[in-house]
Amino acid sequence: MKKTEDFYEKVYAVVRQIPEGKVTSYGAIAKVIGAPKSARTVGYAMNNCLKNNADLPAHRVVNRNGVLTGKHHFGHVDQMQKLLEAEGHLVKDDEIQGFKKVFWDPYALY
DNA sequence: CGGATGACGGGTC
DNA sequence: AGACCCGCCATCC
Repeated sequence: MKKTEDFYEKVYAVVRQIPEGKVTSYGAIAKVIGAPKSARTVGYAMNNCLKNNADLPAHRVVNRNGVLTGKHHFGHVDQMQKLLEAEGHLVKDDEIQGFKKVFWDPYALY
């Protein structure tokens, strides 16, 4: 499935570009890689990256509300939040405070 | 092959 | 603001 691999590759490529201290959303990534309606699949790709042992700053990727929807996939439910706080973010109730301010639009690459 | 699932998003009420 | 529903797409059963 070259198509699928290409999809994952693009997702990983974008995630790797996320600057430290910034975050983005699954939907934004999906849009940039040419699959604006596949945000859900982006999340699936991220889940797949776990077993791929890909070294991605996945904690910088949240949903459109700035909520840490995927924190349960970081081993410990507080791991994602800790990583974000370590980068200067303020996470309250699984939600990144000032999400819009720290949001990084991957479209900036183009 | 049909239905269910999920780290989502947008729209509606 | 919050709950709800529907569409998307890869994968699993």
